Amino acid sequence: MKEKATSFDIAYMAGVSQSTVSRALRDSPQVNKETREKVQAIARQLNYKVDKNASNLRKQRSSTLALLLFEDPTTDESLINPFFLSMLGSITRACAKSGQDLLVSFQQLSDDWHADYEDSKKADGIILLGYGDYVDYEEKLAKLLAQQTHFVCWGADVLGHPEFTIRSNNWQGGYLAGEHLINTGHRNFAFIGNASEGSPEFSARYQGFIDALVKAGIDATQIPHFDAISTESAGDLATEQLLVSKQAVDAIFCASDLIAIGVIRCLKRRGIRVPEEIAVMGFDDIPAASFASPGLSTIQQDTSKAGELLVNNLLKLINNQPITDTLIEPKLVIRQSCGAAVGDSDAN
Amino acid sequence: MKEKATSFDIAYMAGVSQSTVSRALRDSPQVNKETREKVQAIARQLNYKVDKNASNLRKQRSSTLALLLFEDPTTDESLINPFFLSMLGSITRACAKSGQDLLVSFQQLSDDWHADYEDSKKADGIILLGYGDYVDYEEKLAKLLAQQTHFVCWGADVLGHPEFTIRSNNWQGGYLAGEHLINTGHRNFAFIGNASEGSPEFSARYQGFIDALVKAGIDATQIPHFDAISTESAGDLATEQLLVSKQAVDAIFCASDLIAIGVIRCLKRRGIRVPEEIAVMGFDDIPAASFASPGLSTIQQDTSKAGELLVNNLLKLINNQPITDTLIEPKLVIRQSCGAAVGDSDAN
DNA sequence: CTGAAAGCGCTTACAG
DNA sequence: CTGAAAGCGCTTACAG
Repeated sequence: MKEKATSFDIAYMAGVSQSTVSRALRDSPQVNKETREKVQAIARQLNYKVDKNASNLRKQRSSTLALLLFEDPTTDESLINPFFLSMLGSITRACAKSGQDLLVSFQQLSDDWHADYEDSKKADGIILLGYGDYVDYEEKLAKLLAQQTHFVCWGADVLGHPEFTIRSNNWQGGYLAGEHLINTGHRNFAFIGNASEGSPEFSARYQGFIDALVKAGIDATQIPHFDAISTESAGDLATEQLLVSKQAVDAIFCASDLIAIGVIRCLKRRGIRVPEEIAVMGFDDIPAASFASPGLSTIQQDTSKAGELLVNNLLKLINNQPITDTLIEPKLVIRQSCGAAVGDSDAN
Repeated sequence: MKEKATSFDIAYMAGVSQSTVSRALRDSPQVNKETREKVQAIARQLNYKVDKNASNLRKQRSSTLALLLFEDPTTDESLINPFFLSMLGSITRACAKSGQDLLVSFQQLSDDWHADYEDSKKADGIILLGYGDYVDYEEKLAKLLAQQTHFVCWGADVLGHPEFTIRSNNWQGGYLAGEHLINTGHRNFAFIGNASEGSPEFSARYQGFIDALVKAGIDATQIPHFDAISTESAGDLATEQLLVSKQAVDAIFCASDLIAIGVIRCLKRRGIRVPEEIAVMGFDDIPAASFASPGLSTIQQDTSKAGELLVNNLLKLINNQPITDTLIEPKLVIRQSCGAAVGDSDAN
């Protein structure tokens, strides 16, 4: 029993041809019920499993999706952004649900990954996940496009192919954040996070935020803005800069929860009370947001839906089906870091 | 250029046989340098990639490892234990380093996963990761054993095959925790976490802890002990029970960080100051441990080393090499949740 | 409903 | 150093 059984072994035992075994195992309706059951029984008994390599080779299909996670090279080697970790979880679940296997790989932006997975037939398509400066991506995405690789990505713009991108309605999220900060009685705002063109997601959050302020009649031309990549320490550092600048601020909207946690840490260290003196609002709703003290009010991105959309849309791409749904609506999550609402209402 | 090139296309273009192409592409030394370079140049130009399905089928090797993550069915669907998430990260990295692909899958303990990945030739071996009640595993592990599947697992005992398991020295970790709690001036201890035989890891931590107390001359027969699975809410609940029991306690050792975070939350809600009135010690050193307030002192498990060991040992198993190294030494991480050390020393 | 045959794209003895 | 050939274990027209 050391040797694995093949479909020929089963055919021999069942007294049928190997092609019939193959059909029976795939529940083909053109196989006699009796024959099918006999074959399947023997297969079970022999603990037979179809050789994926052989069947993939023959079918020219792998039923496998590849997930490429880009790490911001600036962050700590060992830490993965918790938001992506949670995406990973939902993608894995979505794959299982659609009968796909999932190949996972981390990549530095510098790696030469383009066109590896699908070209080597290891996967039928690729899911790209990554924060950071999207400008660096463009070249790689263009190559994938040129090679007609099937792929979808989170957040990043694919020129000429908006349907390849799945993302949260970041503008809407920023808007909700602005509203909440206003509803909790704040008037002097700051924004922490990169809002350059290299960070389209953060920019959209910023814009939504500003638009909410403007809508409320606040002069948004003077909002202090400090850059930070999505890490605790960047948020901490940016807050130091903000404090040094001596601007009157009673509320900070952060482009991500990780930044917000760093902001809170800095504020606490400086003896500034959150939310009494300065309110802090995050974005993402990572698990740590609820562990933070005070609990971080934030904008939740529905990672579970995101994972499903990523997987399902990629599958549609592979099967030449049209893609329609690519936007995910964010949700306001109110905890303690922005203080009590004065006439606030939960979105949705 | 829609059709993918095969080794025959390259052979034709290079004016050599297909076998020579195959050899040249794998840097075989028996191929003339000139020929090899010509072939490789053409392959690059055509963006050729070896078809993994074909080569795996022929070689009967997939260069792929499968990671099976068991979820405790009792915990929230959408959340994965952050400790395992960090393991996932280091395993992925270790795989990349050894040129292996990684197939990731979540499993409920109830799923019928045994023998799927290797039998279907999708992976050469399996890495099992999971907390929870190991008694439930036994049957499955026995089956894997019977089918001669290559596998390693984290923490769980494999009867008769200790070399299949990689784990932290949990006893040592518990001992370090006990020492630290004593060194920070505490005398009345409690333990929160399952320490039954179904949780060998937690049990070992508990035992190390008790041994440290005994060593310090403390009567450890009366240590209150409350069960909790590894979640925040279980820790919170167990703390309520502890408080209701009215036992005099000034330090709680928790079997995991997640439990500890729940304990701290409960204590805070009850107006009990940490660490002034009750010190709290965790185990794992998940990212949230440093986000907690106060910062959680804990026992760090070296996930990066764990991931490497898991991957490397599995590879050894696959290649019939002996396995020697399976234990990982834990490390004390001092933050604020146990108060100031009076003559404490960092382990290692 | 079933079988014989071709072929997916490689790797690797075997022969030269 | 190179080539012709076999074969890994399937799936799927094709024929009956």
